Amino acid sequence: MDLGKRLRSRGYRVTPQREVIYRVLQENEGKPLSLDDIHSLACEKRPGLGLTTVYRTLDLFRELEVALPVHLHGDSQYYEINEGKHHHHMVCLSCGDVELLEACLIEEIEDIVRDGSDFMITGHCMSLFGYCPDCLERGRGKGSR
Amino acid sequence: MDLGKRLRSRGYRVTPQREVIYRVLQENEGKPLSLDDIHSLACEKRPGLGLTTVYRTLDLFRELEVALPVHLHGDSQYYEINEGKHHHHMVCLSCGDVELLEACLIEEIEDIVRDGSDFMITGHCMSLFGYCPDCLERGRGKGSR
DNA sequence: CTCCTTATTGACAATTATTATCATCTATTA
DNA sequence: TAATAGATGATAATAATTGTCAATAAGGAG
Repeated sequence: MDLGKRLRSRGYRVTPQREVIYRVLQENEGKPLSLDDIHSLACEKRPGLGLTTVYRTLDLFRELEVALPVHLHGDSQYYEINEGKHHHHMVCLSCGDVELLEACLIEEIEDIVRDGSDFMITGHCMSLFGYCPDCLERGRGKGSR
Repeated sequence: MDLGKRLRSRGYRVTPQREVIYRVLQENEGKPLSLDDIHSLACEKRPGLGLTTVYRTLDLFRELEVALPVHLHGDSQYYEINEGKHHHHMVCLSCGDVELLEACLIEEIEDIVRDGSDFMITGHCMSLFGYCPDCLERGRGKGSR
């Protein structure tokens, strides 16, 4: 479903700012972006777009599940578009590079949860940390961090 | 291994502040604490302990892997002691309650990763989101957020 | 046990991140 | 096309985090 419908069906308006931010997320599928990343990229397409708007729009997108927050090591919040294949991330502790991992064992985990509690699972996130092939080759496998 | 050894073996000093913060983490095993939580609890045991010290100490504990950062929904950083059983978290989207989940399929996931890439996994984190039994009973299962 | 060296602390300032406010603008609907 | 209510951007206000530095105190030497 396209953005316009998703917005209007919940009573929100379609604005150029929202479309630009959406496009930025789309064009970077699989690459988690910080709020500043999103702001910079959006400003390239629409100079003057305010940082406040980026904050507000991502809150909205998160509510509409248009975007998903991504938790990487480090403090800042990253976002990714919620389209295409469900996936997780492998973060290199040395260079910070993020690789995608399409495998997901959530079904198995949900089975386990169901056996042990009455918690109802609706979503999840997982990140793997380690070292990417490049850094391993360059001997930056351990330590650094 | 106790805190003193872990600190001294890396050339760090054992201070009352660090011990207090460590004790706070220990006494709340399984309950992720924000930096403010830690600061408040530590101040009960040692009035005057500075917030700056809490920041610094948790950076240190993270480096020494005495504490682990926990990623929950929302922005702020949470920490937990790195002792006892490895586990994950189930976060209630309605009341914010956090339940522990001792099940972990990291071995299976590592197998999958090994087949598909040369990334070397050294750690991981996973959080499940949903609704706790209490909130489900009270009909706050869906929507709210 | 006491002294010395230097890591650590806490107060404070500086910076950065996030949120609130409000006048203006504009997407939507009639 | 006009009306209206949501959205934006500038700015201010607040909160979170980091840097600075003098004072303190941990750990080792004697």
